[in-house]
Amino acid sequence: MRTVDPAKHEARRRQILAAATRCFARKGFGQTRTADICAEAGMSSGNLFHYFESKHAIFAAIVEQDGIETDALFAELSTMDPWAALTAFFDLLVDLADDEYAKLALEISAEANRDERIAELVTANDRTLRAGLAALVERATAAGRIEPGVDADTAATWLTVLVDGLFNRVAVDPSFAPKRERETLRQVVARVLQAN
Amino acid sequence: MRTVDPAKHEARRRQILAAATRCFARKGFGQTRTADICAEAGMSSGNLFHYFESKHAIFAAIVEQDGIETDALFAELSTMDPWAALTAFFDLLVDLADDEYAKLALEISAEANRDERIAELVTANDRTLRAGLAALVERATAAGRIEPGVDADTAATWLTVLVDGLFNRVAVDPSFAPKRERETLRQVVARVLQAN
Amino acid sequence: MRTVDPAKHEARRRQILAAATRCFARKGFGQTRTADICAEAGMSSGNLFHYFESKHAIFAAIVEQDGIETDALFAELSTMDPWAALTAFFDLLVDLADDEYAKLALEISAEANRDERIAELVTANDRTLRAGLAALVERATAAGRIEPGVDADTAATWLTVLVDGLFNRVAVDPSFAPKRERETLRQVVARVLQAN
Amino acid sequence: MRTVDPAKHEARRRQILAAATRCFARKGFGQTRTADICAEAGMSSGNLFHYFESKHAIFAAIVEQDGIETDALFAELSTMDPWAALTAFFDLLVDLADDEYAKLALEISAEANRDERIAELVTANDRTLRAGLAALVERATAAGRIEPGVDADTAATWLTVLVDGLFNRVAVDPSFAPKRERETLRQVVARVLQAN
DNA sequence: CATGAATGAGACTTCATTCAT
DNA sequence: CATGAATGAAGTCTCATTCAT
Repeated sequence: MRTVDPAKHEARRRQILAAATRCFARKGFGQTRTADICAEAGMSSGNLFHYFESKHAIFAAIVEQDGIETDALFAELSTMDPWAALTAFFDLLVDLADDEYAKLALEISAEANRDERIAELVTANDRTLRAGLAALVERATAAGRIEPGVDADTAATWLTVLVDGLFNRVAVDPSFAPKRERETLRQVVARVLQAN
Repeated sequence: MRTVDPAKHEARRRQILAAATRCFARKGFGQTRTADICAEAGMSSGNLFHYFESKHAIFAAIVEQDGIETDALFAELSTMDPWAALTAFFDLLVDLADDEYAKLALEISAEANRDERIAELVTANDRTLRAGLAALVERATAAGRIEPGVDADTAATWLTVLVDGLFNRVAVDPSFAPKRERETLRQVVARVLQAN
Repeated sequence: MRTVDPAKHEARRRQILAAATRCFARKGFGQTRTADICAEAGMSSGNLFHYFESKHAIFAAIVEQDGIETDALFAELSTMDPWAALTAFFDLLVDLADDEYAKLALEISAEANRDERIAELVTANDRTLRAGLAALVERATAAGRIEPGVDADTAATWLTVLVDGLFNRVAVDPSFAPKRERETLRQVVARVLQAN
Repeated sequence: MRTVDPAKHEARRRQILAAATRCFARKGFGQTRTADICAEAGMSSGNLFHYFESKHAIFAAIVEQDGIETDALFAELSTMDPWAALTAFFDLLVDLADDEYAKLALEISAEANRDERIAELVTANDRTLRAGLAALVERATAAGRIEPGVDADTAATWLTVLVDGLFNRVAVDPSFAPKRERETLRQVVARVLQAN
């Protein structure tokens, strides 16, 4: 009576998404062929299109997944002390900012230029991120831990400039090792927000 | 006779480069068709390839040109008071950071992932930029205008994080108006470098 | 499940090769469009390149096939009486030397001038042919059926001059009917080898 | 009053023809670009088309020139003792049969397959050659020097098989050195014609 | 005469997607 | 579900030829 299929189906989708993520990070959206994804996922092309209706849909699903994870992250951070949460956020960033993730982030930004649907998802993700950061900034300001000197939204925006810039740097400059820069990043954030 | 006229030849190349820059900024490298560039430059495809041997070569020439302009900029800035130069640099950035330039910058970073030759040019440009900023930071520190608290190279690297992040923001977030943020950026830079 | 069917794959390749052979014989390598081959094979261009990676590869496969057939032929001839085998060889040549085959042979020789890979295959085929003929000449000499007066390799080489020349004649001179010349060819061969 | 132009014009044409001959021999008709011929002739493309109306016309002129030289050769040979003339003819062949000439001959034959105008010229040249050889064979037979055993036209045809085959061999087999084979060729001819 | 910029048709090949098995 | 053969539109680039200077 119970069909096991839905679970298997979902597993297959995740498998494809994981494979595609690696491919897109390595070669970008345009340069990745569906055949590459098939090979990476160990699957025929006919089967791939059984699970996703197009290459764009795969990319969109990855961006969507990214948004879901951002949501989850801020749900968690919102329960913490605001300054500790901000520190934890940038710490996590350093941990995430390996070559693959950074290059993928770059690809996502670039692809948003060309594909309206991707642009919408990216904008939504971006709003989530800024809203989450703004909330933390507001609470930290109220708690007297920081004195950004500008409204919370503006401060959050400038924090995202650091986020974007960090990923860009990792993607572009192979000599830049984010983990070695962890302390400096903390200091930069502290200075920008005038933390006490 | 001797009707070669290298000036005309150079003018044509610049015309193509300008047209291609617009196209690449609008649609990215991969989505830009050589036919698009031809149309934008008002030129047949055969003639386009008379001046550049491939689409990649056109893109590479644009990146190269960008490096040349960066060189020229820092040559000029190096004659100025270091703090004034830093302020002028970020001011110029704000002026440059329109949609087209920002999107092109994104495309260049993304393309560097896929094309070794582009990656080399981008790395070279990046080195120029960081070296230029490091020199300014060093002189400003010596003059007592700033107290970065880290060595000049590290400080310069974090300034490039701001640069990259700024362009990314412009490209990704249509509600972000760099000219309105000019003052905030000055403040962020001042804080990061602990300017007096 | 396991629906791969290598036999069908091989059949398709042969179908393409047969179609391409007709095209190349008719118009030469350079003048044959891949679209011509597709049309002749009743197949889309996309599918054609599913079986061969380039037009050159198709041509190379034809030349390779020719070598395999030469091998098989001499494997058979080597079991026969040497003089009977030589006679049979030139008889077979006359049967093969129709317009299509002769023109294809010409195209293959010409293409070997331009494509290193083709040149290697042609050289290999040529060596097979000369070695096969030399073996027959040697055995026929030992059996006292012929007195070439030169060593077997030289004699074999001059027999290939006749082979090449015959094909060339068919290709170039529409009034030359090889089947009508069968007897003369036998006589020429007999005289060149001084058959008893 | 006297215009020097016609001579100069003719010299230019010869210069182009010589350059084109080298190019066609090296790369074949299809693979030779007009730009190659221009470079080899030290001339702009505009100028090239001032002297020949098309690439085909250049090739045709080369083939035509070949025919003129064949005519001249047989005009000379016809004044000699017929057997001496036949010997001289094949001797000359050996001298001519270097790589360039042989490959060009191959290209001419191949191109005749595709271009009706070339085919006509080749056929005409071929007729000249066979007629010239047939006349020599006839005279040599009448003089009792040879006993071909077939009519003069047939004998001439088989001599052209040797001619074509020889060129083919030179073009295809780099180890075949025609000058080393001079004596063997004489013997082959003598045997085919049953010379006394 | 000479130059080389300009044209544009068309070639080969790629690749996302569909479909028969 | 799974396979991989099949499709065909579209892209980059080539090259013989023309033309303005």
